[in-house]
Amino acid sequence: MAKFDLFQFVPFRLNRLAAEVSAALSDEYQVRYGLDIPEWRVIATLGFRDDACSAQFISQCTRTHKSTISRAVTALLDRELIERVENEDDRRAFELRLSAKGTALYEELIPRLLSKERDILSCLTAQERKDFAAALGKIERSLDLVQTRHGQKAGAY
Amino acid sequence: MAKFDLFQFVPFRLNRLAAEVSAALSDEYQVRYGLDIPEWRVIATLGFRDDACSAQFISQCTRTHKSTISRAVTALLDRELIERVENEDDRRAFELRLSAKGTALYEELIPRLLSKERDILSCLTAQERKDFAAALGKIERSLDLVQTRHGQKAGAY
DNA sequence: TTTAGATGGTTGCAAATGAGACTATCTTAG
DNA sequence: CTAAGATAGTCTCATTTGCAACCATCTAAA
Repeated sequence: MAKFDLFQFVPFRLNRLAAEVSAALSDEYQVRYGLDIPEWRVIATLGFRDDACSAQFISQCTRTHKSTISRAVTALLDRELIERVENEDDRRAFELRLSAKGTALYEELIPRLLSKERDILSCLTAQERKDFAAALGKIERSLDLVQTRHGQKAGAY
Repeated sequence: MAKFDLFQFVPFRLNRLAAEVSAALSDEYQVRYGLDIPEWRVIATLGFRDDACSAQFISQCTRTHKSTISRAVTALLDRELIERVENEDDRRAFELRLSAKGTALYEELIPRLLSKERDILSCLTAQERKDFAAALGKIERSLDLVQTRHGQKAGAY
């Protein structure tokens, strides 16, 4: 049998790397702002989008279970970092958006995270970073992971 | 503020991709062989190495908490997929190795996983795969994630 | 309309996991 | 030799998270 090398095995490496990178970032959003990962994902999605969106949307585009998002939304409402208004068109769903307080947090946090990301990727040249991002994109697309700006999976078109 | 795009943010993408790739592989080791992720990591590490090794070693090189490894080892001993013998030199530690049954499982499983990995990476050209692996390696090294064949962190030398 | 099925969101429960205490053993400094 | 600290592994506890049942609402079809 061909010799198997766990440390060359891409799925394993991705898992380990993702865990390590998350840990490196958590100082910023966890220690400094008391956000856990699902909460940060909600904030990031709402801050990224100009218009309000539903919990369902956040769940889909971050690939996080809807119950996890639901709990994060509850916690963020309690902390008044986000606001929730009824949706006229569909009374099952709610429109979520950042509050002023949430926006302030978002705008303080983002530069810190981008700086961490730069640190982590600073071991690559500009070209290597570009190629790496492109490769990630290809794999994401082949796994049907990509979302458009309007929240539909690309494959759904 | 510069517009932040969650879907361009590498830490987020790594997390999402790692989760998705793991899910794609879990059919093989979970559904087919009833192994969870920590158990698979123990099997993979023991199968990869020619000589026996300790739980501590597995914990370090897979970056998995020692209590998680301990539970996986107990489960695998119960299923007789691995064997544990006392270490003459250090009676706190045990030497772990695959049993015949474990080796058989390993040799059946590995080609399936490698095939899945090939599927996932088949969206990249050979050169892109090589560059992607190299970039992963660089990031791993810069995060001090790399282990040598003898289980010490490279940075420890 | 009425009804069946789909969908948004919440919640209870169970499984998984990390933190850290704990025991036993090893190592090193005095 | 002894004591202090480090280390291997196990165990208990608390947290996290996914699953799935559930409710309310929406949609579509008869």
